[in-house]
Amino acid sequence: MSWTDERVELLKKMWAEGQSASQIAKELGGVTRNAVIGKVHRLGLSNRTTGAAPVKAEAKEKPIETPKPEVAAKPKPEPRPEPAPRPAAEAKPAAEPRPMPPARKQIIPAGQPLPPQPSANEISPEALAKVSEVEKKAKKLTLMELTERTCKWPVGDPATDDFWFCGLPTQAGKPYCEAHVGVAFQPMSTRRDRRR
DNA sequence: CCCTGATTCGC
DNA sequence: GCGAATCAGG
Repeated sequence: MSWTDERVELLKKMWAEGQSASQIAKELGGVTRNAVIGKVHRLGLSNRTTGAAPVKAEAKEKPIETPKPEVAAKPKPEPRPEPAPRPAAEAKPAAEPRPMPPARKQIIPAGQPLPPQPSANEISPEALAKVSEVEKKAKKLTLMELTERTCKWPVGDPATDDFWFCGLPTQAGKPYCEAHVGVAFQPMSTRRDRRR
């Protein structure tokens, strides 16, 4: 595979979106993340992230430095021509405040809230808020891009174009990332006040 | 161990 | 220019 214009474009796009090199590599196919990173550097679009601290300190072997007894008034260690750090895509109000994981449609006809249920389901508002927030940082992977350790929480409508999986790293052998685990499993709680 | 990006250097 | 190997973290 070679870096055709299209491939480079996709690379730029995804990189700008904050996708990781490995994800971009998978998407492109035929290249490794190293190739992607290499290309990114060659293209000159490397450092992302607003407050990137370029001062990495390179203690390489440099017994002799460029003998340039010139210029030393203003080193200017802060060269950041990056005015817009986050494009922020589009502002989606909140079409689906509750994704509901393994899809549990309301079995209840209507009218009743749904309190008389053994599976007391009251997800803390915190957890929900966390999920909403995490969705912004989600990797938005496609079905094929999911791995054993990427969050498999679905977002959006599968029948729509904007359907994707969270993709953030799973917390620990679980199928979801931390935030989504929070709302996915929580059956054994809530009714803590047994014996009453 | 999983993952990141950064750099080097032979091709 | 390319990218595997390597490095340096999280």
